[in-house]
Amino acid sequence: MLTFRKQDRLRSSTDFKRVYERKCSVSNQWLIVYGLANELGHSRVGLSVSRKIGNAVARNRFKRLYREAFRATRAELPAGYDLILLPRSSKEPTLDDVKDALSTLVPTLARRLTPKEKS
RNA sequence: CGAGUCGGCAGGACGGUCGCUGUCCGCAGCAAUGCGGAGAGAGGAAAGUCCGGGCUCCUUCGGAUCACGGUGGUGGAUAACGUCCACCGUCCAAGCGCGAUCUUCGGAUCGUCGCGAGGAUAGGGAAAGUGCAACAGAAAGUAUACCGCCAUCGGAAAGGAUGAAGGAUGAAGGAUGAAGGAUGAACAUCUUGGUUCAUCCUUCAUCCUUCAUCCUUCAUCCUUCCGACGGUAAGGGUGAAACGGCGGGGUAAGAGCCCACCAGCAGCCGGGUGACCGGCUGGCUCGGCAAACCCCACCGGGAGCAAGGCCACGUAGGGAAGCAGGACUGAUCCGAUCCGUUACGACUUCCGGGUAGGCCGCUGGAGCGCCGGAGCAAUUCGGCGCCUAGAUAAAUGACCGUCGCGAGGUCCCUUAGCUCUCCCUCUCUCCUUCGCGGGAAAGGGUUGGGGUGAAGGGGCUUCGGACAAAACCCGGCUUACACGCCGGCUUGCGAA
RNA sequence: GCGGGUGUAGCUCAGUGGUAGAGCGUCACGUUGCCAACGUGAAUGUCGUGGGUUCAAGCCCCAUCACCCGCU
Repeated sequence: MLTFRKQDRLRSSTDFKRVYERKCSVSNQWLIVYGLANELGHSRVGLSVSRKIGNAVARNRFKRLYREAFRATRAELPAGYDLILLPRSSKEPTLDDVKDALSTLVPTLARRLTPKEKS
């Protein structure tokens, strides 16, 4: 199912702190993705768009794009991670740009997280 | 049809698929929640946070004075406002009128002039006080006196005028004298003649008078210069601004010193609820800035939904202070003083520590729409109908279809106009005929057809669609804004 | 949500309503064999923007824009 509900989001300050303190991120020209493994069996996503990106309309636009992209691509992504998405520039991407970014960035992030924890 | 300006309206429509957040119903579940269905889901500014309220809490909220902050024409509207409406005053002002000057008679230019569409306006008080005004200027505010103008006094020397005296020169006249000459008369006679007198003429001298010119002295007046003491504010020039303006009288020169008109002030009368307006009378004159301090009037207790309340979790139920004194403590400005009232012992405040999860507040309201009444309007009253977001790392998104709007491209249609051609008809000329008629050529009109075709309409296609998103809720203000629409005023072109 | 501040030359900042300044930097000249330093001189401003008050505004008032800071 292509859904995206409250329990699929990072919502508390402690959750955000935990992910940032793992200090593991990947990025391309559109996105920066921070990541951390969790034990829930599904992924959660947090969005952080600062005021430097633009006014409220522009920031909402970014967040909706990220949500929609995650909703569309989550079936193909590895599950069981807490992710935080940040914009790289104030230029607005298209939906396909964000989808491509997610489908390439999240697997590399997962690879970088898993072997380290095993070793 | 277009331009400018001011104001207002509006801020795409319908539908499908996949998602998100509430509400209601049903089912499952102890519950959390899940599934299905129905229905709802950003704005005119939601923005900036510049004002005003509701609501909530604060033992200090009541009253007075002070401080601080705000507001400022009048009347009304409103829960309230710094908002809105109407009106008043002031300023700007297209245009019109009036007057003056010029004129090529078309008009142009000017104005202490009048009216004035429309626009702007934080617009109480400057005779309560303090203060400010660079530069320039004599002087920048109880006016002063630089230049100038004027009176008086004194001085200087020069000039002018007048008068007097004296002198000189010249001219004219008169008088006297002398000389000479002429004429006449008388006398004398020795004389080629003489003497005397009178008159006239000429010359000279002297004196007098008059006139002219010059010189000297004196007096008076005028002009010029200097000084003193005054008068004056008309003029000069500076400035953003100079103690009413303009004209006439008046004066030594001037001045509201006097007069008319205008502006301003005061009083009275009339109109208006009022700001204010109009008229009359009076005595004659008291600048600007208060978005400088200030004065006056009015308003304001403070904090803010992270207000505030409840539940769960959790910690060291730890420490300090306070309780009838107007104390102490504390702080995002809960100001100071005085008076009054009043709560508290299971309380209040602070330090330290803990938790930062959920629920309520939380969306039905100064609400929206329609109709009718009152009012110039803002607004208000009555009736009927409607329910219209409630998120919280923060919901309204993605994809698509049909239509609509704007701009561009392209094709088609209609028509004014232009042009070509043919038919018909009219006018005129020529030929023929007795004439009717016929023929040729030119010009005009009209209908049909072909071409072109401004503007308009339609089809297809491409692109575009702003500014900006609730965060307790309302009333305003301000600012941003694509394509549009409507109205007031001014103006340009065209047509009637 | 509540409150405060700043904006002036390329940079850092002064600036009683009356001609916009200082330091550093820039440029030119001098000095030097050359450079630095030094000396002399010069240029440089929509005072964030738009209105208003005033004779006159960088300064006063209003609105607005951008940036910074504090509290909860």
